[in-house]
Amino acid sequence: MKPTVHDIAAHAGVSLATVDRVLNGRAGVRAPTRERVEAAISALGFVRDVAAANLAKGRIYRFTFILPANDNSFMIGLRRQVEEAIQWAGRERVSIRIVDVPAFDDAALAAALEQAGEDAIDGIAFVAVDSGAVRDVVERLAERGTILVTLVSDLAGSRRHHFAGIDNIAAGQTAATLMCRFLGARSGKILPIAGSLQVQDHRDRLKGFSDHVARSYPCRALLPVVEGADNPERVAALLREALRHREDIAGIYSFGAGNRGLLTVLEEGRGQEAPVVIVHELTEISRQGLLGGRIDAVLNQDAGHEVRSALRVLKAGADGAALLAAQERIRIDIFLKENLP
Amino acid sequence: MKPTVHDIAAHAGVSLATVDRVLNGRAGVRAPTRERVEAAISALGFVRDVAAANLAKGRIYRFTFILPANDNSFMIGLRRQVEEAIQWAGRERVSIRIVDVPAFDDAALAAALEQAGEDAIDGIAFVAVDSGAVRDVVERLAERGTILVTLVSDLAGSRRHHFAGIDNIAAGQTAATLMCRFLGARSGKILPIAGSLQVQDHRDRLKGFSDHVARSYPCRALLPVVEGADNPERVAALLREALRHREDIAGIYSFGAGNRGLLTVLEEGRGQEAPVVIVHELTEISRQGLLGGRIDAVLNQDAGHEVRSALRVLKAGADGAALLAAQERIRIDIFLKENLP
DNA sequence: CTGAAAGCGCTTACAG
DNA sequence: CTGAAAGCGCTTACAG
Repeated sequence: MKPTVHDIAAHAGVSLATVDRVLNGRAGVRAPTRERVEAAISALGFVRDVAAANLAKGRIYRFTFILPANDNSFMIGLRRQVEEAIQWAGRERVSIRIVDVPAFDDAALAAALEQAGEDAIDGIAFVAVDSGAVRDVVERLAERGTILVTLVSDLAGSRRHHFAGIDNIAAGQTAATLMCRFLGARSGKILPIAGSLQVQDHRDRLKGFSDHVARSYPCRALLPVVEGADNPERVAALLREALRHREDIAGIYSFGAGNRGLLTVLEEGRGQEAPVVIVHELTEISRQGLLGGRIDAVLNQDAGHEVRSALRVLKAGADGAALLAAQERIRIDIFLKENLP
Repeated sequence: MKPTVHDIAAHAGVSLATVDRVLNGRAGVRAPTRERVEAAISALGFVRDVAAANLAKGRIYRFTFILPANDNSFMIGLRRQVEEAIQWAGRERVSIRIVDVPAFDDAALAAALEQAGEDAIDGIAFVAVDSGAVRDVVERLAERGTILVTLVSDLAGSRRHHFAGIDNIAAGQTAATLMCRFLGARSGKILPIAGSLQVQDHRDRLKGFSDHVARSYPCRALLPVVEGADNPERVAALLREALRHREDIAGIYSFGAGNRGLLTVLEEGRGQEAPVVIVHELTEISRQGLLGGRIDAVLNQDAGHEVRSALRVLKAGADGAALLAAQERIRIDIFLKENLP
């Protein structure tokens, strides 16, 4: 049988309370006593039953997810994943609260972080927007021991404990390789469509893409990037405009949201050979595009994985436990029509 | 506060023991009493604390993983994942045993299943080999309530509860699309290299690949498949032979193990344009091949995901709980040099 | 058919 | 600085 606190107490000749003090590193135990207990722990190979400890403590993990009130499919999906986690969490002594903030609003995010910090909770997951105000709060909360996890969009160089998201530079490079290999010998240029270059993710994707094309496929030219503001109508307008002015668009790399607009325009067709199209995030729209053959590949980050990973990291952080880095790495999924989940 | 069994007992005017009987569906409760308890449960919105229940019961989940004693990197990795899970399992009241069987030996597998079944355990995960004997044992164990999960290789049409693995037909189709798109206008044929066509996985991959090429890229010809027996030396010999006899090999799809042999031959170079190479399973070898540019894409199933998913399914099955199908679907990963984890 | 009491492994006031 | 006792939410013999 696995040893319990009783075995340790007996072996060390002390009471349960003392074993508990040593186990939890609480003060008020004389060094020799502490050593006897520690000796017993390692002699018997004791490992504490965390479930039992949590039961006794009435421990409830309190986490807050700060999510942008953004209406694109990806963010809606992310939110749904958090909501699903809330269901599950109820049975597992973890309580999750969702706090909404306007999208891309750093002041609002800073305020929300501040507020969440007031609530004396164990940890916060949030979609980062980079600014001095946000960095200040993060610094202060980290100092106070709150576990902070960035979700989808990182705040590199800050004291957040972990980033649950993908490497967007690598994602851009991946898109570049796929695009250029799919284009093969075909001539023509590539049109990059961003959501907003104010956001780190999009900047990274563009950088990864442009650099990789320049380095590995130097003959392939890129058109100037356009910003669709994650808005289908705007994306459609920009794309129509671009296609009217240029006959030589052979590829489109859309790395923001608003792909409904993209598909609308693509479906208008124009007699010419269809461009190679690569977009980000698997949504109902991009899935349809893939199945219908208008989209050639979708790069994806799995919102479910991100949320569950963030929760594991938050919990491990709250317990002061280590975590398997390999298990928490979020993959850059490549989906073709054939390997759609 | 969340209601506990005490609240239910008080509300229904019965003792804890009776609440427990109803909660666990045990016999010996008069219908009216049972109904009072059930009313209390739904009135208070009670959900049982599984951790506390397991503590009280001293419940330990007992699972057995039956793994082929196969020395290829993928199987070694799979085994390592199970071993890692064993570490974690100790703290979570689950006990996992690994049982080895010779690879591709259905009689041995049937015997191992039989034996594991004797041990009165909760569930078994196993890499299936298809045969009547295996199907018989599976049928019998399922009948007796043992939870059975196939791992990596399925036993379709049997009474196993779940398959933790990928859709290999879809994997073959995915390889076909990537191969033909990467080849583009380049002429030449594709050489398929199997491990063994005795195994369902490999047959499925070949079928998915061949059918998809025939359907979507009808001008592209396939050479007859060769079987490398998952053995690097044999793969190397077969490939050298093929390259000597044919000058027109433009693509290689290797969907078994033994890719060390493949890389050795590719590195010999031969002045001609290098073929497009797609292989299965991300291992140290295939990673090197990808980074070195000899391999163009790796299709992968994540052994860690498969093992952890199998465990979740086994546990849920043992608890009679439902599971999120979406969360348990194993992805067909596509790795290029750029999105390598 | 139903209940009182002890116990799972750990923690927490409270005394001393 | 240390310990005896009660309790977390649930289950299990044992009595009746």
